[in-house]
Amino acid sequence: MGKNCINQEIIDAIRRIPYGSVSSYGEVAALAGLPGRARLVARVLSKSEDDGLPWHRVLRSSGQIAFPPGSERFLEQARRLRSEGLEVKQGRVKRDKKPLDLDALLWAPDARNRL
DNA sequence: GCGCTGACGCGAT
DNA sequence: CATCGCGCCAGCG
Repeated sequence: MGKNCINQEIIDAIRRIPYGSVSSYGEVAALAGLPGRARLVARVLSKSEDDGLPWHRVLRSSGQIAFPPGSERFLEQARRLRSEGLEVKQGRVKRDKKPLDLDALLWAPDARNRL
């Protein structure tokens, strides 16, 4: 039973990543109460079905997409990220440089903290 | 049980 | 920036 609980915690953490923002495997693990277990997050993600799960918002701590460049999944992830207004260059998500506007305030990951 | 394999991460070199 | 080593860990021969 415990295993499924943990998987659910991870899935929930991923669901909480706001539209237009990204997180990392390690960060998701920490948010799920599993510090140091980024690999587990990767595992869980690889098996989960994508029924509305924003899996594309999870990147490596470097900001790189974790799939082999050019692969089918890599392209799909880049496509989804861009559809959320993020800039993806060389397989890496660049931080949004847009000046603060209502949109940013409403959707930015750390809007509260940046004010 | 043992070694290998990942959608990983981080500090050191 | 590129590599290495080590930590982490659930499967699958």
